[in-house]
Amino acid sequence: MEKIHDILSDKFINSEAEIRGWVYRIRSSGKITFIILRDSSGIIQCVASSDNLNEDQMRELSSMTVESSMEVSGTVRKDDRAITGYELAIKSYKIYERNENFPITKDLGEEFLLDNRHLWIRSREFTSVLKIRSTVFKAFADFFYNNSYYQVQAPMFVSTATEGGSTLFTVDYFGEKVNLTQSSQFYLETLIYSLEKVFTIAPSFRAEKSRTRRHLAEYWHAEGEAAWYSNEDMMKDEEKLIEYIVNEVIKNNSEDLNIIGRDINVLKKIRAPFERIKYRDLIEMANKKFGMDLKYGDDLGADEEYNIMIHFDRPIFVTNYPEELKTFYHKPDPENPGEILCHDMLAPEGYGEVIGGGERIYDLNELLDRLKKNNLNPEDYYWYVDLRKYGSIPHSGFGLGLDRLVTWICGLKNIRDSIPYPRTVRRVKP
RNA sequence: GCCGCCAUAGCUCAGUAGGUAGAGCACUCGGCUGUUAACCGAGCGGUCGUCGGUUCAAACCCGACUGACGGCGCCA
Repeated sequence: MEKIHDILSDKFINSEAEIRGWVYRIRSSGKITFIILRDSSGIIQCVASSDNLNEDQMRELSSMTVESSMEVSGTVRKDDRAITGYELAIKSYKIYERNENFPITKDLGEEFLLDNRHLWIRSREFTSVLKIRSTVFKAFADFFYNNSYYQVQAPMFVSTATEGGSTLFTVDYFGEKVNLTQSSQFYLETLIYSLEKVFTIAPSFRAEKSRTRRHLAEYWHAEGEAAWYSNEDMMKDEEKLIEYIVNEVIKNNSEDLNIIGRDINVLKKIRAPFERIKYRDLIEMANKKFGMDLKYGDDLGADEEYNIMIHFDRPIFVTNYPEELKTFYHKPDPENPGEILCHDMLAPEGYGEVIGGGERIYDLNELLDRLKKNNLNPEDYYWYVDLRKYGSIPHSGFGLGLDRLVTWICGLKNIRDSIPYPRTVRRVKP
């Protein structure tokens, strides 16, 4: 049994091959039938003609339907008329299941495709996105393993918020109300005291009723935390990480990039280091060079990020946000009062934020002070506060939206198309 | 939560100044030995999202609701 991709080669010409998969396209003109068969590796045209097959077999093959499953064996030959350059002359075959009719045809509506997601993921384009996604997840983990980080796992049921606000899903936990995690950061911070450098890949849940092309209610959150790291140290790892992931995709998925129409040359420009721009300098740049109208203290919304990042062809780091724009645990910058040691990584081509990170406060009183200012009860965060009492050290971390990263790398219009089963405000099926 | 847009055949969409609905694809049958989302002929296929209102008459006008998509805010 061969994989289709393997027999698309001059080495296989005139040799016998046996493949199995699903009918991708079928065309018949009576005495000759073309069945394009697909498996996970690719597609190939299979030809049924009366040279090799009897009348009954010809009739049976000509009435096959899209997505029916079958096994085919025959001789491989080169033919420019075949969609992938080679074809297989069918000598024998076995049908596993002949479909009545496959619901998805050439006309594709958004709602219909979302309702039939379980079938749509078979499409050639989606298959390629899923392969790229697989590379991204593997490359993320590999990069950190190669850089002395340990992989850890944090709980999904939690009792404290990380960010504050009403963005948490509440679930019944043996009669007690608890939340689904929106970030594993605090747990990662506890783990650096034994492992020093840790990372995790886990879902995060946000109950925000966001209706945009870059939000999911359940998304894959890749987070890292490193002892003794400054904000700058963290950015250095992150830019190398992104460069590594993009390189792995270029190396392993060039055919997939081609199938989804993503220009590989755009990705080849993604080389570390990435430019670091202080928030206040970015505001000035946006106003002077890009004709925008921003004030110091404005948060960068989706429009702003788009209008800025459309001018860049590689990611940038935005650092030194004003204190009031970010959450309580960020460490203030001693050299720039009112600003914090943090960074957002914005992806180019208008994609915007994919990473948020920075240095954490490690002084006990400073943390208690910031909790108070944000109207948070230190008792709820007792275990997080404890870290500042027992061998506290400088450290930094980050959170990366893997689905956003895949969306950008694949050049997709909507984050929904980066994940097999997107969970959004209005959709939990299929 | 706010704003916008949409809902007609299994799918994608037309549709008339308000007068009882149409195409392409899919499917079924027939034709064709090199097709490329094949082509040609025929057939099958609809309480025009739901409820209510205006009218002699509503898919079309009005209202509410439901569902879907997009944008903002929030964030990754």
